[in-house]
Amino acid sequence: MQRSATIEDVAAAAGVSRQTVSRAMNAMPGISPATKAQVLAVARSLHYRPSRFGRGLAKADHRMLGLVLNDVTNPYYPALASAVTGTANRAGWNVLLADTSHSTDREALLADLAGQVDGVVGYLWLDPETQDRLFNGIPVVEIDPPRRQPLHGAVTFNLRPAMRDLVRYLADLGVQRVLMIDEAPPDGMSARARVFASELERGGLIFDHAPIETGSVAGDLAAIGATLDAHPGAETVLAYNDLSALGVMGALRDRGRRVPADVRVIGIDGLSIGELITPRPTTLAIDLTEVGRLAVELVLGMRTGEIPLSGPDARRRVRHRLLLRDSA
Amino acid sequence: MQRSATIEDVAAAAGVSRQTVSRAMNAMPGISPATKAQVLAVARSLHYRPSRFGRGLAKADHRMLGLVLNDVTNPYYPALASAVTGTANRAGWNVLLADTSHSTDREALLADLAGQVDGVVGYLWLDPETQDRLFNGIPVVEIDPPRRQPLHGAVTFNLRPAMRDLVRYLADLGVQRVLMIDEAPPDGMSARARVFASELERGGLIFDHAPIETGSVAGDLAAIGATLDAHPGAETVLAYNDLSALGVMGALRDRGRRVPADVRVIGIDGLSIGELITPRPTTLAIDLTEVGRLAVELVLGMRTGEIPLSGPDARRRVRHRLLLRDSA
DNA sequence: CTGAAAGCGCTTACAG
DNA sequence: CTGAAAGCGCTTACAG
Repeated sequence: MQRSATIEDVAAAAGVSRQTVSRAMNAMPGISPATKAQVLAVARSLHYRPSRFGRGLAKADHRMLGLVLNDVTNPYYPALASAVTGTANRAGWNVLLADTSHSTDREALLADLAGQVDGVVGYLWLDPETQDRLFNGIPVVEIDPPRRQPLHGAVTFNLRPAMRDLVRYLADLGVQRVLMIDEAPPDGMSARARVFASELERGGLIFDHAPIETGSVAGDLAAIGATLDAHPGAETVLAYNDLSALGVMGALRDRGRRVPADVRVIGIDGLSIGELITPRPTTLAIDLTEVGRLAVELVLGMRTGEIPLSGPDARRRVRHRLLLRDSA
Repeated sequence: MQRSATIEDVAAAAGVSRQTVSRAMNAMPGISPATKAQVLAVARSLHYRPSRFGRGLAKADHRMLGLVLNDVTNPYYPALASAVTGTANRAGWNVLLADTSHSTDREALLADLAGQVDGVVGYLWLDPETQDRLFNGIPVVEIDPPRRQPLHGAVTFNLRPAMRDLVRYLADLGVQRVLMIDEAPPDGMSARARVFASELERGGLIFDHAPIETGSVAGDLAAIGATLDAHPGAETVLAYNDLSALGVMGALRDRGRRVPADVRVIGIDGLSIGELITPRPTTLAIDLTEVGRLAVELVLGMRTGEIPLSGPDARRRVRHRLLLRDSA
């Protein structure tokens, strides 16, 4: 790994000063076309690439955004990543990606990330002390944070209105009870399930709750199948996300039951891949393009000082909405 | 945007030298526990975060990998991204993500990326002059490069053996002709289609080719539907990737045709989301975990000098394989 | 255990 | 149009 050329090397080889090399490399005014051409030729021949560290030290504004996701192979996250990178790039920011799903030491990965970036967006899922220690002083925007009072900035989700619309829609169809296949968090019921339960009750419907351990796709499928077998009478199923809704639809078909004729299935997320699937899953959709844009804009505003690093002004709220397609 | 604390500020506030601050921050030996604790407390209270530029300039090895993808909302890319970030993180590298699909100025985005990284992996799709100019001197590994002789390193795909297996499988089923719904590249037929055509011919089957303009999902769906209507007799369809295979399956169902009973459908890629879909698409699968791992390992080897920056030793080859599921 | 000095590779005023 | 000087914020030997 040979030492690479520096501005000094180029200056010496071209017989000019460092400053002139800098002018040529950065397309600055005040340099004759001839000198510029010669310097650029020399730079090229030496494989000269300006050091980002030298540059970063000498210049003021830095624009590296850390994006923390949990498992990019779940299409939910790429949809978000696409919005975040798009908005960030348009604002001149680079995006450093951390997928924490494969990491044996999540905290070490995030600590490393923290040292490389000027702002963070995504799913941190850290206890407050750790989060404060790692991201002490830089803009942080959590997405759908688990806490009611997020430590830093946040884009929070409002699932309730869509849940209410769903309950009304189902009630109009004559549905009397709904089985929710839920991921099993440590405390037994997800926040989504809690909202759904309260909205079902409000509408006078019965809530059946089936928490399953989630992990591998194969494991999820097995658990979903077992759950359906344990609830043979279920005619309406809400899955905890679109991916699990696909699993539910597949398991139902394996059991000879038609969707939506025999069983209605509803997902959560609103992934665009749903448009390609038959039947297209009805779902509670969140606009991830909007979510990503808002999150990045919060970071940018925090960076300039227009937006505080925490508190109510550092939050934005996005609603899910009921997206009726074919599966319910 | 207030100026943030530097090592000098911490040293002054703690009444020690910069060197001592450095020792405390980096958990180095040769510092008394008391001093260390005090320095860390001061650092914390000042929201001190060591500058990555200062650090980078003073230290030798840098580990930032650029990952260039075309559209992360196509699940193919996240599967690759997951493997790349996993392998890179394990080796102590950070990953800078560039999704070029939303970019109005792809070259500018890549030029910016080039200035931030110590190696590049992904889909560059640049003409040789531009590629050489942007990535002059750093390790570059293209994935499935369009050129026979890639300019830098590469992980190339070998689709032929799987195509041959597919043709044999279809021939055994009594299939006599296959319609390929192909993306339409500038020159009219994709590399995949060419391989397929030659293998079909070799097996004595007839090749029907239907290039479609690809772009938005909705646009693809419309084009796929129109193509199927134009080929009402098609009983076996190869789609140019798994996503388009889903589109084909949906369009067939809309037309009252069953898969695979009436029409067999085959995709390319082997996306794991296929496991969740009914019928599960038969496909020519590439192991993207392997691809990502090989690509990163090439960059690491190039970095240390064990692997040349270009030429045959800078290439790895990965085979697709026929993955029989339910749709054919 | 602690500190003074040198150096990493750039850019930004400032002179000429 | 060109260059000499200062400074950005760290770490790495080297003294003490």
